[in-house]
Amino acid sequence: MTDTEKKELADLLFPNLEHTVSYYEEKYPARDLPEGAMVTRFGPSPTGFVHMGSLFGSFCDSVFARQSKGVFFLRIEDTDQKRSVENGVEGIYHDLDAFDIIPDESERVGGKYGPYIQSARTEIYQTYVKDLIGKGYAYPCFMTEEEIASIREEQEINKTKIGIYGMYAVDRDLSLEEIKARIEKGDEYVIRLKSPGDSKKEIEFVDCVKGKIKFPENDMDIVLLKKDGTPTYHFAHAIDDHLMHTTHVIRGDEWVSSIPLHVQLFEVLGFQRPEYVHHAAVTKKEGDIIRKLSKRKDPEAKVSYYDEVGIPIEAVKLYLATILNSNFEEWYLNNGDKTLEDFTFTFDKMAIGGTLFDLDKLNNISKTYFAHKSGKDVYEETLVWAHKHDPEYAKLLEENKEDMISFFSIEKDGPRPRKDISKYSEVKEEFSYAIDSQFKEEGYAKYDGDKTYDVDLILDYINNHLDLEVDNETWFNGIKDFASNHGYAASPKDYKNNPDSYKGHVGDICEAIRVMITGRLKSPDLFSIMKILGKDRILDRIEFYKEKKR
RNA sequence: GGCGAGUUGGUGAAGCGGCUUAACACACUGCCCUUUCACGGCAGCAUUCACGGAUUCGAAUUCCGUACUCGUCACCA
Repeated sequence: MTDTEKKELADLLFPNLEHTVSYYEEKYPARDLPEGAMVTRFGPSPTGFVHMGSLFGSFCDSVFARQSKGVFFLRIEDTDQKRSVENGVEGIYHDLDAFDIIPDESERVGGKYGPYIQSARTEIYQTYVKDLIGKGYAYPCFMTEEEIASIREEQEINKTKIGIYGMYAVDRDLSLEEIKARIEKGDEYVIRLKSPGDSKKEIEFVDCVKGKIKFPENDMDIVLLKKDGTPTYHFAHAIDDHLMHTTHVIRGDEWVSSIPLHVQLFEVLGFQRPEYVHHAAVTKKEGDIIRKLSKRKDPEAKVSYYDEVGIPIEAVKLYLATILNSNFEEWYLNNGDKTLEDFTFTFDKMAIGGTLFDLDKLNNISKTYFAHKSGKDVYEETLVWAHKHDPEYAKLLEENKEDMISFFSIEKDGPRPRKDISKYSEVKEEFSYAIDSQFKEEGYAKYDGDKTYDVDLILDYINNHLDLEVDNETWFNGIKDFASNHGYAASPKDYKNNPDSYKGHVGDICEAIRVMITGRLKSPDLFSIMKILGKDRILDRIEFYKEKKR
């Protein structure tokens, strides 16, 4: 085909395009950003809710853009109608909001490089395809699905590479007359790339995390525009990321095999190629099998899971940060006063292989998160969570606000705060002794020992010896005195050395009190609990114990 | 099957030719501290880096081969 024929073909196929390539090039000029600023994007298709894997991706996007003073934008990739799900776009915004991963530009907040939804960019794609046809880099292909399937079969039998390329790309050199005739006949067609590649040649490519990779050149005539005129992912990627001036394409490593294609696309289109950052998939071990986290099988793959079970978003982000950069965890441990925002993430500390999703570790991170929160913060955050997931408990929390804050504050001061809960949902059970009604209702169900305690002795102590106004040390000395006056050793060591000369030791007395007023063998600092409860409620609970255990 | 990547303990991993008889963290176990629990401290948990060969005075680290795992090969992204 001559150059004029190519032009004629282009006009024939796309007669009604309003603009030309240069119009768009001018409309979307280079971004005015400081040196080194990264422009990243998250490009989900609206298939429903965000998957942990994509959340991880968008987290990377936002982190790298933010720390380089660049731009992070959201582009909805909805070129495939079949994949779209009702409210899918809403779901994406919702989950991103929940994690406080907020794009600088999107269909919702706007931006100069929109539209940020691919279904609204059809004209743009077609304009560029038309240009490509005019230059002889693309052509209409009339092959039917059946024809393609039979080629595939043949290729499988011959054990040759599968796809439309070389001799299999039968429509690649159709004459203008033939094309015209088939269009007149009403034959449907797609637009394919006329690949200039040679699979015997090698290209070398440098990925930001995987490093150097060698590939054969692409020689596949992949489709650019589908029968319905919408672009394939590959083509849309090239056009959009060029026009939106993405500097770093951060995506899952299931895309690395498309690199030769993408490199070629940028070349053919005359675009400057962005950097690629292919991150490993978030995986899960099931028995001996390691697989990608699955939305269907794994509850933790759904972003909404964390809200449901009550793991704080911040904790999840901290966990994402630890899998994003292998050196983050140690840094964070050694810089207790710093936040995630203070850390500088790098590509070379990203995992190359898959990252196993470790719920144990997440739990631990979450525990530490709670430990560092003040009692007041724990109260407020738990209340918010309870309002949503356990309204009855929310009511209890509100009715007992002052007490609850005090209980949540026990052993929270000092450099090594108490660690006990990892989820909002655990608070109710963990602090069941804090609320009178809950305590009564529970009875002594949480007590798993079989001892009976000397109620009169404890009553004597509470009534005649307990002073709630002193500090912890004074109190403890007091209870030690009480112990030795009643035949108990003042310290467990004394008891251990001479078990026969004592009835027991202070610990036993503390244990008795603990069981009577909290209903369990394990609790935070006893004296702090007694102080919050006050003498009347302590006596009340001992009476309750008496009744229950009689 | 072609192409590409990966393979270090129960788990996540550090490691980039000698400082590694393999960091750190999670989990687990034991001890210590201690009124219980938690916290914290100490110790244990890979004599060895999938396997085989090569290069080197020296390899978890470089090269080659084998095995296994994963990804991809759509008018899906």
